[in-house]
Amino acid sequence: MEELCYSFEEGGPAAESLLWEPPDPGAQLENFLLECLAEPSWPGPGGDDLNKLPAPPEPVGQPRQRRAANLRERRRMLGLNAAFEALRGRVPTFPYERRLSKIDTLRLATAYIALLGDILLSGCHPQTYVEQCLRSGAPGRQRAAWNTSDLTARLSWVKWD
DNA sequence: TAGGCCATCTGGTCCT
DNA sequence: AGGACCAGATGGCCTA
Repeated sequence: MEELCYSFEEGGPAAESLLWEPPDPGAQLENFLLECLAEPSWPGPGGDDLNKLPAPPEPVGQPRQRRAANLRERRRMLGLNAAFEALRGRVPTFPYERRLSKIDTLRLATAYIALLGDILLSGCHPQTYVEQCLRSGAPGRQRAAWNTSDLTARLSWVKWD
């Protein structure tokens, strides 16, 4: 698990270096499809800057079906990444936080969904419920499924209204 | 420099 | 047959 707790005190990482600007998944997909129609240069695999992901040049002699399958696979993965971006935008994060990895996004989302379910069942105001749980634990439970340090650390930054 | 994360390629499997 | 999905392999980038 990636380091999830960041120090915002003096001496910690600069806030600008932690600030993550979410890309626009729709624009990425559109750019990708436009690039596929053009004949771009290919920087090679690796890296996570999706803006540098034009279609690769077609290797001489590579079967047409294999090229088409590669293209479909890249397009599919772009769709998958767009879904991850959307999910990242829905889970609670610190004001200045690195971009969540895919695995952290899934774990955090799982815990967050469990929390929201508990809040619905409780009928309480979300903030009241969370504060009570953080003080004395979830009512009637040993330990709520969502009560992980990853999520609870971020809950203090959630605006419930 | 090692480890984490990620994009891409590739071959296999399943479905329409 | 062709497309969607999946998992393994590979290599690049970044950070501690």
